[in-house]
Amino acid sequence: MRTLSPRQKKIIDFIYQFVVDSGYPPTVRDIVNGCGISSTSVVDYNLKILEQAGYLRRHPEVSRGIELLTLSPALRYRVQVPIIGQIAAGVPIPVPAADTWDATASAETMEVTEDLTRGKEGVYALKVKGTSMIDALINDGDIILLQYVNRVENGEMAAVWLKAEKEVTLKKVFFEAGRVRLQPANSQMRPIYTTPDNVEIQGRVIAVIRQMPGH
Amino acid sequence: MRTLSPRQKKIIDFIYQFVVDSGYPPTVRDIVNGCGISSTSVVDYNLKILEQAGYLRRHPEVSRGIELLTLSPALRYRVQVPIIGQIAAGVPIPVPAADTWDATASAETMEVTEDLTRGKEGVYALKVKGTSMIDALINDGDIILLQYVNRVENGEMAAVWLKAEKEVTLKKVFFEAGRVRLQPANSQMRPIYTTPDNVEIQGRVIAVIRQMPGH
DNA sequence: TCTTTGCTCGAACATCCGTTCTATAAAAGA
DNA sequence: TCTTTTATAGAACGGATGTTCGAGCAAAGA
Repeated sequence: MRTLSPRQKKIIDFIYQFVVDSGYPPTVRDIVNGCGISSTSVVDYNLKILEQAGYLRRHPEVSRGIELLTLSPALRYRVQVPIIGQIAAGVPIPVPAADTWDATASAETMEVTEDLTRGKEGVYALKVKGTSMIDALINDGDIILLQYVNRVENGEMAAVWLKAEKEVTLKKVFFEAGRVRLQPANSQMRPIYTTPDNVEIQGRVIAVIRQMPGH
Repeated sequence: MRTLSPRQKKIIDFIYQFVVDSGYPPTVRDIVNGCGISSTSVVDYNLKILEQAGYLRRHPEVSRGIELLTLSPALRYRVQVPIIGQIAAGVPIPVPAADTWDATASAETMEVTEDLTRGKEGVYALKVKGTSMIDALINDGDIILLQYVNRVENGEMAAVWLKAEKEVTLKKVFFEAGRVRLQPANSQMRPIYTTPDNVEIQGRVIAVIRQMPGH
């Protein structure tokens, strides 16, 4: 794929700004005026290229039928994240059941903007019970956004089940030679070392949300 | 104001669904077909009522110029919070200037759902710089949502400027007889006591958002 | 040099679409 | 009963709008 011409970049920027300002997409002639182009056919020509390149979708014969696919976070839709349970020190975190994936089916949901989940699949939320995760700078009542994965990259924050200790903990995980280093988010605290077969990754921590009580 | 007729409810629901599905608003004739109405003038008639009632905004002479103001829960209640600066230990937090209130004017904004701000006015965000607020379970890089107030209720978490120490700190504030108790969020840590004239409330902490670095 | 390709321009066409006008009818008020 | 209000319906006007066509032009390739 070729790189976009300045004119095409300008068209995309204009469409985005127009949608934000107006609440509906521009017409071809709006783009003509907004981008200083002298003919509608030029816009049509470039829109076809942009559609081909995957930047937008056009709906034929439909006025203002331009759908921006690469929207800025400000316009992306929000995500309903199901709060499927709690997370505490001595209990494995609940495994998301198939029916709780549908946010509407879950008892409680949390609504977040998509720039938090960054479009990830399989994101769910847990409510923190107790103060056992203070070393991860996570307090009682905080809400943790997790992605359901079994493996994480080095340095990522994960919900880790320690089999021997029968304990779940939130740490940055580093797989090192023959051992696993679990590093608290609080840099003032010491890491924990354990064996690879003692750790079970239960999810990747996407975000932490702490809401202060009451008005 | 009268209650909406079933037909008007249906029109609003249809417009919402149409926007979600298509990415652009419907035409009057789309509504005619989608709601089983037999004339465009009926739609126009009801749209005028709905605009009068504040449910939507119409842009005259503009095709698909319907802007839904009271969107369904999935699209409603989204707030752009301006990120007006940073918060660090030794620096007073920046005072929101008049021109930064407008989220679009601010350099950087953060989008949150309204259940976080709970409809509060004057909410802005600060990015935490440094690890000086670890005792408040707040880490470097976290984002703090603050409400611009000069006074807080007992027990509320606030951004406090300690004049003598020339330091800003985040603590639960308790006004007691002749003194002020500043209680860290981390219940394992000891409170700080100071005099009332040494504290300056700079804002009420609404929420803390921590986003894990990238994927 | 001739051809091809990428891009732009102006004009025109057929349809789309917001708006308005008139008419009808049921319900409410006087 | 007569009038007003509310709601719906059909039709038409005129401008808006997506699309297409023919043409020009500069750069690249053969």
